[in-house]
Amino acid sequence: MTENSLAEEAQLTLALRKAYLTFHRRANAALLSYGVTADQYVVLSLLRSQKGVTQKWVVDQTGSDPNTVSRLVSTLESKQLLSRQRDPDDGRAYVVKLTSKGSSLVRKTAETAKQMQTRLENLIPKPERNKLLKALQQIEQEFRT
Amino acid sequence: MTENSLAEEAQLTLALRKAYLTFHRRANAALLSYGVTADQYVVLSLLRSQKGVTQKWVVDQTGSDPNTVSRLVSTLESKQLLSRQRDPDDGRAYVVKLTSKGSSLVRKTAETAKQMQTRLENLIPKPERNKLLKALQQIEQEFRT
DNA sequence: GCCAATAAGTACGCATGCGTACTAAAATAG
DNA sequence: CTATTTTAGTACGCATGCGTACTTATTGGC
Repeated sequence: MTENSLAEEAQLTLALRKAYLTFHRRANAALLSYGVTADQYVVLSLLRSQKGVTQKWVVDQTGSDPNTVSRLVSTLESKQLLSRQRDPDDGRAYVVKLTSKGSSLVRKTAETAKQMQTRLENLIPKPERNKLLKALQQIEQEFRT
Repeated sequence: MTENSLAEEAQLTLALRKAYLTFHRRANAALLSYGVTADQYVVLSLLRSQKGVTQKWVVDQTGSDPNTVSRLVSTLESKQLLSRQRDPDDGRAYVVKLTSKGSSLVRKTAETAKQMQTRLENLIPKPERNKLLKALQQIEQEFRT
């Protein structure tokens, strides 16, 4: 087909890259008016319906590294969207949870975020969608340290 | 299933995020010893088998924004991995192409990069793989400005 | 109980993502 | 042909990604 076998193999990785970057850019734009970035929203929305979790848990859920989560949590704390206190069961860890202000923001942004997600889901019909989800999860599994 | 419908809808976006970040992290680590980042490699590999393209073309291919490509190209130029000169047909544009040093580096890294890509591809059997590719391309299409 | 190995989190530095605002050149309307 | 609009690329600033090196607390081997 193409004159370039390397490019053909790169298709999937390039497509993954472009899909993520493009979606992320849009998500950022959509959330901008609420005063949070897409990445900040990811953290906040994960804390929804959690009574209190460690940063390590956030690291696992988001796929970011501990450093990034540390900075993100710090930012969100200074915005008073979440609170952080030492884990009584583990002196190294912190327990983070949404403040009322944080919960409120998540509720307010829920509609916007849901629209983005629904728009993404509607691109792929139901049975295929599950396969896409599985494939992405496999990729994460495979390359996780 | 879960007590949280929002989390369920977020699954796909979270999976996309984690798949990309995790793969990207690994790719970076694999290319580190060659002195280039994964993103730098993406640009260089795209220039392979191109006689000369504009930065706009690189923007379209990578999914990054013009700003990022500008900086990336500048970095690669200072590393003498690519050359940049004004497009004779368009005084606004630049024509970028690999230098011999750049071509050499792409050749040297080809094996490593290919291994990463093959490892990704092997996760998903052939017919499913094409659907995954299509789905990712659809996502990019849908959210592209 | 003690000590080495692990684990949670942070500080720092550099690369990238990208919005905004800008310059200069090309395309288009009239 | 001129004026407006669009387009290629850049400068700047801030948020994120993440490797490395570090501190402090926990765990596991003995």
